[in-house]
Amino acid sequence: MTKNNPSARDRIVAGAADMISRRGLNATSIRETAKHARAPLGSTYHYFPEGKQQLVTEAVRFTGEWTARSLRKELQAGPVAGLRAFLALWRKIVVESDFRAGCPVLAVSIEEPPTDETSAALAAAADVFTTWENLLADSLREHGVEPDQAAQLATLIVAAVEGTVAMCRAKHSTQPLDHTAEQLQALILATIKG
Amino acid sequence: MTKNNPSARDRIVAGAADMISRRGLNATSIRETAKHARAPLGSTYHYFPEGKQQLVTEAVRFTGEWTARSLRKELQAGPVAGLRAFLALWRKIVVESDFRAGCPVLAVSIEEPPTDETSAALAAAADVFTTWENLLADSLREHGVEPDQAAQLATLIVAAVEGTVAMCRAKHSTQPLDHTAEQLQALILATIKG
DNA sequence: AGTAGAATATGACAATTGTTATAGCCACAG
DNA sequence: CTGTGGCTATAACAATTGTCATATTCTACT
Repeated sequence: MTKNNPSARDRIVAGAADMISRRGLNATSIRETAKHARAPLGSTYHYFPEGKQQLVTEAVRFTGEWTARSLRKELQAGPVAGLRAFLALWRKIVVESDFRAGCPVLAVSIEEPPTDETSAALAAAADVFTTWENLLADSLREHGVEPDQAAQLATLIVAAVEGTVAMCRAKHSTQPLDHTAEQLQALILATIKG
Repeated sequence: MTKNNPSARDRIVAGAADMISRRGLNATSIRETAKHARAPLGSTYHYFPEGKQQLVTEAVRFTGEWTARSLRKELQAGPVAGLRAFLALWRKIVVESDFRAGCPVLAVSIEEPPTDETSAALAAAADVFTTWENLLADSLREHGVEPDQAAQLATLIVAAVEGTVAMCRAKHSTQPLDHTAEQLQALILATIKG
């Protein structure tokens, strides 16, 4: 069998995503992710033979898919509902971690890989952002927004939410999220009706 | 004399800001910042007796003030001009670094300090964000925007730009910046006139 | 029961980290 | 000339890093 106990591997990935979202990419060590997932260090290199790069890449994809699932589901009730779910998702992470956790995809995006090679993790982060943008853009188009407008607005939403989460962490306050929520919601409504 | 050669100290701070903006907080070592600034390691601890925490805090403040100066100047020509300058500033950094550098303030915001103590660097990052927001909000108010609206929109602008810069790095493309620029500019114009 | 292969345990490797200590240099004051 | 103090050089420290190698346990199928 290739995977006897899938939950062990998954626990490592989810734990890595959580740790990256708190301490950043480089401060997240394989040893601590293993400890955090109650898995032995030896197992980590068994599950992820390509090492940290592979683990990080999977952690990014994991977060991306987990978020995309929620977004896809809530967008069925329209773009504003999708936005609200997106915001609520990150607000929950920020608040429940006492402003210590954020988005691991963002964290991976802003830490240059030590080597000059193109990083698989960075490419995964780009894919995740694009996926989120496309989900939002498609929903906007379904509600009558011009294709170009929809793509632009979708980018703005993703970027603003990511930036806002980081600002909340720095300020130890959810006020930035409140501000951004209000502005984005009004903007979506205006764009749909316009 | 307290400072014989001020440029040495300043070079270390500016270099630290640059390195943090590329590799993140934890991957930026004192040794390498010293090397990057052509300053000896011993000098770094001479100039920054409180160690890395102090150096990082000053790097954040340095970036904050440097950006605020540009913002303050360009905002004299109105909020849209200010936005354009703000975007151009970060676009330059992203493009000229070949998508390897971003905003050090954001980087510091998303890396939890190892200790549980409240980090001086994180507080500095919060201050910088607030400063930028206030500059934008004041300009919006001067152009007839309601105070609450102005604060909300200012938060959105800062958050969106920070998030967009990170997305550009992941995607190795300036398209996110183009999208965000278009949307934010239209939003400011609509808000002023509305 | 026996055995292949997955999973774990353990230890080592060179490299790098923040920080401190100690000694030396060099300019300028008296 | 003497020496005071800002700056530099160098070495060392314990801790941690990613990674690899090896040995051992466990699991599942024949």
